[in-house]
Amino acid sequence: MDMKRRLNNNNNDNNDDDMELRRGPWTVDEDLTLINYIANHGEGRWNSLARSAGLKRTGKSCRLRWLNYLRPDVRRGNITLEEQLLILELHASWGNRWSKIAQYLPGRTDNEIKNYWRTRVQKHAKQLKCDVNSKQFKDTMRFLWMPRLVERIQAAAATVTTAATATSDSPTLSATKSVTIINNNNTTTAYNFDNLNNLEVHSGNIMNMSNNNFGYATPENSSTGTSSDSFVTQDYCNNNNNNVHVGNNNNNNEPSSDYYHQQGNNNNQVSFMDCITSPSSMSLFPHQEMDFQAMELPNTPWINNPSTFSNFWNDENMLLLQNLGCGGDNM
DNA sequence: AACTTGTCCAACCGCACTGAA
DNA sequence: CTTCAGTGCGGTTGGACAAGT
Repeated sequence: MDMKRRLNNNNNDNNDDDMELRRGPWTVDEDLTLINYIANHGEGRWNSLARSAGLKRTGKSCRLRWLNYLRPDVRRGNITLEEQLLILELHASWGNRWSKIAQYLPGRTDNEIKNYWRTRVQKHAKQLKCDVNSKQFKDTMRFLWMPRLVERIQAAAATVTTAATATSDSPTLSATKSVTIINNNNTTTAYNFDNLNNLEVHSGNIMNMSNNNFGYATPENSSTGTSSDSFVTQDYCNNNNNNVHVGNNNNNNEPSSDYYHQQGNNNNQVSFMDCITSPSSMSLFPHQEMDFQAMELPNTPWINNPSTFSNFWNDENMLLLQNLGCGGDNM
């Protein structure tokens, strides 16, 4: 590959002027070297790690390679509908804070989410002649895009149910899985998956956080948050209720590291986010896993398929867009 | 078949922040 | 207080590949 050979202007990375640093794509040998070294010595101290491991790479490059690609818990493959929905919601709250958004999509890297946003979302904004940060486009996402995502999730869930029923080894899910989004206007939007994997959407007051909810709060409406990045700090991770929280339970306003661990072990219930994001939990629901992947196949195209995505912007939607002030020349 | 255009995403850069010396 | 190495983050680039002409 004829990768560019840019001069390294970053002082922090010129840790060895005499050693020619490699750039560009990583080789299999380099990957193995890095993996083995981290397996034996752990990660961190990336510059010294790179030297000690004998890698002719900057520490920064090693860190990036590890975090974005080699880490065992990196989840690869298409962004699922649920993840798309979550990305849209979280981006509405935080904007381009990719690393923060990525914290709530286990296995996904900030780079991956960023790429998704740039290649999918911004593209559609461009098609609509909207600025991606404009109120018009945000309204479009909220009133058109996200509801349609929910519809598709619901439709796919129905497919799951049908398919599962048709087989003898249908899953015996009993856990109600839900995501509760706390909006900026002190309301909540709950996406509930019932026992039959039907999805219901409820709007309500911020205080109506119920059991089995997967909740997070935006800084503006978090009663206990202490900074602009704060989350609901009450512990939704009470296993007795199978709650899952993406908010933290500390004062650092960072999510709990165990937020996607299996909840409610006493009855084998698994959180919704486990179902959709945790590779380890995928195996518990093989049917769901299969169908979440199938959502991204051409038979259910939407965002991933530009040719059919255009169908989404039908006359009705375009009329609504115009009413919202988007889709025309009003940038 | 050849060329062009579009999409995806790994990898890079610059900057900001943090903590140790 | 200042300096600096280490780290993390967001923005950008460009190669590989697919789709279209």
